[in-house]
Amino acid sequence: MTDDDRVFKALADPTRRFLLDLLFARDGRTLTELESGLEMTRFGVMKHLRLLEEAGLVVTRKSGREKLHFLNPVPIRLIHDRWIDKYTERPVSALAELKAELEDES
Amino acid sequence: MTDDDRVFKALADPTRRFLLDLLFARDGRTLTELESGLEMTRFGVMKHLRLLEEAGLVVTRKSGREKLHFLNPVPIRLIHDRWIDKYTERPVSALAELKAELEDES
DNA sequence: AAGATAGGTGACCGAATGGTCACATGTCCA
DNA sequence: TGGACATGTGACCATTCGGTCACCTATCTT
Repeated sequence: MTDDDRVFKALADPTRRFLLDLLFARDGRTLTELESGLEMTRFGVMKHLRLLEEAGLVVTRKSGREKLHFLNPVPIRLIHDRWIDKYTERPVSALAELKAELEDES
Repeated sequence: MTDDDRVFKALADPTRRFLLDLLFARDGRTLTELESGLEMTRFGVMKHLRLLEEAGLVVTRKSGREKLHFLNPVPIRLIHDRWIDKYTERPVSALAELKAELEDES
């Protein structure tokens, strides 16, 4: 399993993306705290967090009996860089904004 | 199945990412042409291209009996925007470049 | 018209994935 | 010290996914 394979596989599940959303909103949460926002057992959440950590999308730090989780955005940026040319970045970004606005209105 | 779910699922497979790489290098290829670069039957490649198209990562145009495939980078940009804050974008980008350089050297 | 070429459909099978549970370890606090 | 709390492990099962095949339609060329 290559490095980027782990990243893309990790992002393929909606629960794991939601976990990233939670951490994007506020970092440094524990497993129990993250679990409370999901309709799933602790074990399911743990498995998801492990995959995110192995992919490098989440980094952790232990503090006593707690494990704190932090979002690491670098792999996301690398995805972007893989298929978006530096020279065409500006127009693509404009299109992305347009699409986001249209969806907000509807 | 939501829109972004389709995108992330589509990106989860290495063959599909390689197809995007091929189209990023040069657009407008046919199924047969894309198939020739892969060790897989035409049917496998067809399935992958269909998922990429349903995700909006690839757009197509028919020309006679041929179907031409083009890369659409907009969904990629939206992934980026989801977890990378506009205000912290610059430092993250710098880190991403550093990581890419380090991997080139090793 | 007829063969060759490009693409398409539905069924099928082995492998990987998402989720749960019984059970276990380490840490905090009364 | 003992119980409550936070996290961890391995086995297990249903579902999804990647890939192939038999068979089919549409277009081009001579």
